[in-house]
Amino acid sequence: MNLDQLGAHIGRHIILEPEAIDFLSRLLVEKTVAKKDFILLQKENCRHIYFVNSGLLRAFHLSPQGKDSTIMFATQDWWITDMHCFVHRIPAMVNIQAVQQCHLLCLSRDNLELLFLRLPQFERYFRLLMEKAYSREQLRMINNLSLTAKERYEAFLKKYPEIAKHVTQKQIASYLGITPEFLSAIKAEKS
Amino acid sequence: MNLDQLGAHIGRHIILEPEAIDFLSRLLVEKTVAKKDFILLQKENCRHIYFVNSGLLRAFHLSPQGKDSTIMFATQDWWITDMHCFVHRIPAMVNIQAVQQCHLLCLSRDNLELLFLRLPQFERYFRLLMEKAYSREQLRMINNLSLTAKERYEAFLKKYPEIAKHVTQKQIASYLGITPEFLSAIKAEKS
DNA sequence: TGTATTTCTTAAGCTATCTTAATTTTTATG
DNA sequence: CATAAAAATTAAGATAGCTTAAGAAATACA
Repeated sequence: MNLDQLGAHIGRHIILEPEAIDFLSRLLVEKTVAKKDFILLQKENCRHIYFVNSGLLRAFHLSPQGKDSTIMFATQDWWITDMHCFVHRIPAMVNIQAVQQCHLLCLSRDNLELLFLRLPQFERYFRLLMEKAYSREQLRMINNLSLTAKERYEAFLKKYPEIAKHVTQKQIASYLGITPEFLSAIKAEKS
Repeated sequence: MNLDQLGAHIGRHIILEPEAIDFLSRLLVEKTVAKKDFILLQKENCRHIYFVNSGLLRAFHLSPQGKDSTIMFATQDWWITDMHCFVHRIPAMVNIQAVQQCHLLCLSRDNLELLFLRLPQFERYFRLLMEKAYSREQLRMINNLSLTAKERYEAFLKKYPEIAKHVTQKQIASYLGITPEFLSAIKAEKS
């Protein structure tokens, strides 16, 4: 199992003894998923959280009317799950699909709890992750409430230039909360 | 200092020895704020996080064009700050204002770090809080992207009936991302 | 490499939501 | 209690963003 990425990521947040990585490695399952594969489907029980070693995934909600809303993209060094469902143990509200082939490390909720019990310093690591995730969402909410579609598009390109390169405009539009046709119109405008 | 509320809240998340509460109490500052008082202003340095003993606050962003966007309301047992600024040590993006008179417990970033060093079980408490905050924001984002204004309004009333009773429609509209006039029109519609 | 599929673009007409402004109702304050 | 200030309502006209549909471009895959 390749823990270089994850080990380095954790090491950027907490001090890590080699035995800790060793214990952690026994709780993880390596997983390769092909482009377009799903690692979570709406209404399923969401029991896992995934660390992205490489590749790119998209989490999106499909409304009863079939509207596609992108909740997040996850690329190298991100953790991804349906956090609301993972935490509250309710059926998933989002689908998570590979945009490209991905190498993932998969951690079950039970194993995460074992990790916290055995190595409490991981509480700090996940606290820091959750703080960042929360503050990122808060910032996104401010943008969504206060900016026009065009401004949100420009902010997205600036914040996630690498992701923008690898996803379709349809997917970007779905992240911004607009239709792909309207995004196309925005791009066509003279700035 | 009245720690009943906070003590009970923490106790619902982690096991708490009396000495822990005692140590914590020395890191907190009690604060009473009158209706309309601000505990944070946009562009200020955001050094504190507040626990709400009683009362109700509103965090909102003012755009350069003067558009008011409500980021969150906080009532009894909530923690509130500008998490993005608090975490990233950048100037605040939101104002936090008392909607009613509030009794708060104020914790500085430095004291929070002391708390984590001295009583690492608080890492778990804050991890759980941040998980919930993140998943709440994720759910709000799904709603904002996939629902109409009317549906968002109904979801808000259902999720936060007590808050809805105590804030103005202007403030609810600002939370929903619509104008007060349009909220008024929505309410006037025959359901 | 050719064909099917998906994505992107363009454009016309439509709808949700906004803006402005005037009026009424509610709330705050001297 | 009276008056001022803020909030809520209503309505008309404006616009951002949507829908539909068709063609062009890019991508996937046989």
